[in-house]
Amino acid sequence: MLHADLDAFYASVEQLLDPSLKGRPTAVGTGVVLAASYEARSFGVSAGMPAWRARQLCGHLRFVPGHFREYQRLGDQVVDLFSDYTPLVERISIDEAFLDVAGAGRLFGSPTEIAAALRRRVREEVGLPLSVGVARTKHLAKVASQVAKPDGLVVVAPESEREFLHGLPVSLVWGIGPKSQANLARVGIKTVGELAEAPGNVLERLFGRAIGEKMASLATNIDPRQVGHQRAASSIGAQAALGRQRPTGDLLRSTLGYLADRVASRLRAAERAARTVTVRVRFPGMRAVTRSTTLAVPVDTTLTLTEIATELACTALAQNRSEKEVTLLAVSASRLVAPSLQLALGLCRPSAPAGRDASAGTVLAARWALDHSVDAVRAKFGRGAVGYAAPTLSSAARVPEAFRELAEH
DNA sequence: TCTGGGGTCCTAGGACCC
DNA sequence: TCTGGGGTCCTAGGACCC
Repeated sequence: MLHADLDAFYASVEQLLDPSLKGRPTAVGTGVVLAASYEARSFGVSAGMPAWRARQLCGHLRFVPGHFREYQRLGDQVVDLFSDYTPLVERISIDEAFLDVAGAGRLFGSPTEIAAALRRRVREEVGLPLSVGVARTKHLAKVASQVAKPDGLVVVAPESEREFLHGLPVSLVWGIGPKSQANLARVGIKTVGELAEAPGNVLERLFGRAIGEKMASLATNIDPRQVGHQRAASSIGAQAALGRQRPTGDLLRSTLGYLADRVASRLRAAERAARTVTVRVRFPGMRAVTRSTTLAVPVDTTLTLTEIATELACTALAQNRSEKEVTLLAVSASRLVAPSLQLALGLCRPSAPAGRDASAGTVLAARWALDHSVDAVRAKFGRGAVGYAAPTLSSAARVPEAFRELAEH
């Protein structure tokens, strides 16, 4: 099993596109660091950091806004190259993938030889540094590639798995983030070896049953996962950071309209409709609340989704009146099912011949027709041709569309 | 002067049903 | 009148990943 991971991907691409950045501390992003080159990391700059903080740490940091379409193109090019060696490629994100090369030995050599070939070809043909981990299982291969970074190759032989894992920090285990790391440190567990020796009931008490069991199995290296293919998404969402703003009617209308439009058009493109709609509102200080509702009639219509999202947001705000400003709004659609206009119309008019329900059905049919016209125009002339044009939204559109599209898996 | 955008999975508690 | 156990669905929150 191989895990291949492009190093500091966005930043490496920028250094490739603009050679004057090569060897220099480089960060991609505008208000926040989306990716930092290894030169920048040596100053303590890391992804997720506010830009002002990054500049504080590294005065001569070069900040670039990002070439998001190039990331997609080059990421695809690299993954295409992987499939020269095996059809069993599981892409996890734009810049990393698992490769099952168990059956490729006859043609291309041992896993270690294939890993070396991948690194050489990605460097020569694409121009990017690639780290690769080689091991018996997915989890171990992933840990190995993290250890290999930057621009390295780490092979874990089956007989030295325990030894390899033993001294590593628990944060390298997949699923152990900052909070879990802190919780484990509190009971004296810092390394994977210590985690493996911890009694099951301790982990269960700290993290609950499922996660406790998973941690134990990863630490003791029982990892049955195979390389699979992509599953269909189980939710579709969109969010917009707003800085600090008072939640006026105008702000809610424009932002939720824009977000609902993004979500609903993606639902329609995927031929899905959502039974559950969730809205998230974040306040200064990062505290966030969510409100959700599950519908009898699945929704994929922009205006209907906008109305539902607005109601949910108003509920959340009404229940948090002490908060005077919001910093983020998000709309998410889940419990996805096949869309059915017939079902929707049928449920809208059970028996009433001329009452409210019948007119609700008419409204729905009109909205359905409107959405499909909008989708058709956009398919022909592009997203900005009609509808909620991002540029008219001062706050929601601070992020380029291309970045949003890149983040959609 | 408190950090982007897009996701997954887990847990707890309540409602409801048998 | 109060009691038991189990299952499903839903809401809200949180941790984590790229």
